[in-house]
Amino acid sequence: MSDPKDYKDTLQLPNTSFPMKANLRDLEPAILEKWQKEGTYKQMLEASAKRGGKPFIFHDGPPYANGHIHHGHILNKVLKDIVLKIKTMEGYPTLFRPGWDCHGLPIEHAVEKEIGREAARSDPSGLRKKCRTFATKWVESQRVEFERLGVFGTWDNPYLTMTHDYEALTLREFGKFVGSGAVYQGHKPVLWCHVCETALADAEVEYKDAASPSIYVKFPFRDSVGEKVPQLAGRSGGVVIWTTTPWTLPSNLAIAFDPAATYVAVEMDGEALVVAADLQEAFFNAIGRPELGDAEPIASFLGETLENAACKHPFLDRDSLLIVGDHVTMDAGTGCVHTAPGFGEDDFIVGAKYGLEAYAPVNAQGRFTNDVPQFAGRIVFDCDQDVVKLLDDLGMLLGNSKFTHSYPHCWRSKNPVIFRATPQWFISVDNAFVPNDKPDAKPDSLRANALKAIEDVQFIPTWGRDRITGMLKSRPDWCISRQRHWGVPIVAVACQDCGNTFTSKELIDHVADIFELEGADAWFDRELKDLLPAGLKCPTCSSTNFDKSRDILDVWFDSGVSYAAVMEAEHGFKTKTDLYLEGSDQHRGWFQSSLLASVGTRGQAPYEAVLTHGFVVDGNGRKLSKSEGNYIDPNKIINANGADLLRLWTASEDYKDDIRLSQEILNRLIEAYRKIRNTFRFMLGVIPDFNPDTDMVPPEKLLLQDRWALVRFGELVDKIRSFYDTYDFHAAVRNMLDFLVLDMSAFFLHMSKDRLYCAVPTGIERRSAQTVIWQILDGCLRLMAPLLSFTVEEAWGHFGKKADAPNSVFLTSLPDASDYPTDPELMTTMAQFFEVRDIVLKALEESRAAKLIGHPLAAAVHLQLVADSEHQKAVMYFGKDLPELLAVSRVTLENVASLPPDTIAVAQVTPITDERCPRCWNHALTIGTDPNHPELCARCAEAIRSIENDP
RNA sequence: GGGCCUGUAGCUCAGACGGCUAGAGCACACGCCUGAUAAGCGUGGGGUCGGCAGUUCGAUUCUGCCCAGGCCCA
Repeated sequence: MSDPKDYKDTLQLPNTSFPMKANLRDLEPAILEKWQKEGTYKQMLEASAKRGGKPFIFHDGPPYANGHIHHGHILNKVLKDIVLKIKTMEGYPTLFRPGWDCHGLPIEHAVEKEIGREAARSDPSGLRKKCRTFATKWVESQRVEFERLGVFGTWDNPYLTMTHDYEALTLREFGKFVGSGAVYQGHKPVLWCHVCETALADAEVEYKDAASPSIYVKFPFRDSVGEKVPQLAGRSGGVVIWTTTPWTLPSNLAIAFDPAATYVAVEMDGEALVVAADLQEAFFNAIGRPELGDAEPIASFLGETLENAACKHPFLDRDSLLIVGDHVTMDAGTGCVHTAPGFGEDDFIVGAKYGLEAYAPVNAQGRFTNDVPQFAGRIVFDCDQDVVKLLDDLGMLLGNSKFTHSYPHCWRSKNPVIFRATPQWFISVDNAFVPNDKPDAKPDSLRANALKAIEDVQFIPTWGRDRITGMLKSRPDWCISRQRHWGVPIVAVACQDCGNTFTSKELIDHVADIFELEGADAWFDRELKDLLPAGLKCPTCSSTNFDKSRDILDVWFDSGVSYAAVMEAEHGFKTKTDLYLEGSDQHRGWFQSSLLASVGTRGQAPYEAVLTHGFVVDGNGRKLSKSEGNYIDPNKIINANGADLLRLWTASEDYKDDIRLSQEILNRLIEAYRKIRNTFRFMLGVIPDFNPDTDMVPPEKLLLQDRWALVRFGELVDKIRSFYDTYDFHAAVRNMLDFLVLDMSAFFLHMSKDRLYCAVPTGIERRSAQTVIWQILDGCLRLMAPLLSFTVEEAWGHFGKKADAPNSVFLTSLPDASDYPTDPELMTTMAQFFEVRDIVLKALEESRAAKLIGHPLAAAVHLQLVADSEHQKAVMYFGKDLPELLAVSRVTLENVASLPPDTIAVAQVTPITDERCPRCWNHALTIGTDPNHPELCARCAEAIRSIENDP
């Protein structure tokens, strides 16, 4: 028995089937298959429901079904998955029904590219069918990609905004707005291509450099100017504007000033010219009169002074109102902005404040209408030079040059586009009305009601409220119509006899019934007469001859009513969702469209709480882009390291800010992952013979150091559970990692090895350690399951569970702090002991550096402590276990009267030259005390005997 | 240009009613171990707390401006 190798066989060395190398690429799909086959998510919900908690109502914001998923999707869905797993394992069953946004321009765009513009135009029904096929393909693709991440949900029953029932409901919700009087028809400038004769979305526009005329135009004063600015009373002259689109001048209705900026009137050739003070020099340079650049002004006044005065239009017989607006900048021009509300977004918005109409005397072909007799019938761009000439002839032109700038062009025809006011449908945010489903409410505006509803919503982080509030306060009416095909039609008809376009809730509800059965395709596929309720008459002229309206609803309306289509359908009418969780861009998007849709019809917010996360950026905080080369393909990460690495990434970073992704970050996470995995593996390895149903040591009989570990873990559980409550996952990960690295790996597990390997296998010393390791591992796995789902499920399969434990970790509950003992006195004492331990470790290191010792078991430590000091008591508290706690062979104590200032203890290390026990490698003083095993220490001799008796 | 947000060691994060030598884990260096081994343990170096002003006895922490970056608008 003298060969040490023989003794190795008598040790209880780590032994587990849980592999060190993860191989997640192959393993994760197998686990996924198991979850699918066993219906783990469904079982999880049932197990959770049995615990009796109230369901947590959670709603998936639908991604757009037109491409592979990217990091933003991953971040979002994994966060949602973490939430749903935590809530469900806390006993609040969380139904997660994933959804997709299926209608809309990008899909229509893609299909149109495929089939050609003419085919798309001539056959809207065919186009829609192809769009449906396209969306279906991507839904399926994304479904697979999302599931691969380990995200739980009813993937076999998602909601799609293009299903018949969803389309019917979308229309009905729109009908409620119509019924309450919130919907009106108006005009709005949209990007328009006169060659394609169609409105364009922002995405259909490309910017190219173009040379435009750059002209300065004088608008002569009316008397009202002199009334506002006495120095100008009775003077000739005018306000000077600058424009690069002379053809819009016939549509000029106003001139806008910056209310807070200083303007000056400067005399030139006997006339007073008004420009912004900051631009005086630039203006006079531009028109070739630099000597006036610093001329003393006749008058100086704030922009707001001129509000509501007027100038004369330079060549038409009407006035141009002087107004103020925040959009006026001093970048270029004169600070006096030519305003044509029919031809510009800013112009329209500021014009609306002054009751100016969106005057756009231009037809679909881009030609002036008869409203502008000078240019009627001509393409607007061709009139630029004539406008300039006319101005010149009239003496209104002050400067004329060429100006090259970035100008929007149509992506298809490549022609420059114009803004053009066209008829659109709007939901008013300022007109007071009563929500359809809350008839007893006081009439108020949608804006006011939405702002009020937001007050009761919890925002995580809290500044989300400020952000959405700011947007709500400044947003214009909701333009809900699009001149497109792939969407839910705005069910309305145009009277053939009087031209009146109208709709009503009754008409809409009638058509919605048809949609329920046939989908919105019915509007495109069927004759109008088959779609209308019997006896429909034009409210204006009582005619019964109608044409279909061809507009569709803004897709934001589709997804905005998902709370009704999905959550109310599932949980009952007027249910509020507990949590919406999306990227911070959704303050303008889904958070807001959902809010407006819900407040406008139900008079309440659709959600109790809104959680937002930032965007995924690269290691330098810059946005990811494939062309910049800083994009890491998520599939490569999954194939190389597993989806769990991406889950760990999601959970580790603070999503409140933008979250970074780089190879270095991934490398660090791989290290962290390995540490977690190895620690779990070690814990699994030292309890293979431990049966939790029969071998558990009761808490009061645990060794002190074991009891400490269990109490410590209880504290961790408490911390992590409260971090989960506040959705601070990264703090949970940090604490878990610190616990595993410091408390477990470096200290507790390290020092427990001697007992675990060498002690009597079934003795109290070993069982005590195994009891807490089992409990801590059990708790760690349950705590980490929502985060590292695959790895934990894998480990759970290798874990010696209780007989009645479920075979999936997701059917268990999260551990609770109350499951573990507390012991403040022990914790304080241990904290003091750790301070002494640090001193010992430092002394050991010095001895090692001096080549006095190698392995710490070859060292004896002599400790000097001040008698009756706290630290002396703490050390004494652990008594005979000190060598184990310090992982050395021998410890001797000496009480001294005093030590140098700020010194807790002094440690002296001496090498031990005596024989060491060949089994446990301790230089124990008890070697040879057992006559049957003279070379062994007493503890090992006993262990051998026990093994021989009970092999 | 505007609204909201962010900027602490190479990486991910703590922290501070304003006040001792600003912390942790990982990474790195050095060493130990070879009975967690494509592991484990120890020790150590490393930060002008984005920059500049201001308030204050004292600011990384408060205020202002600037720079860099993100989202949404214009």
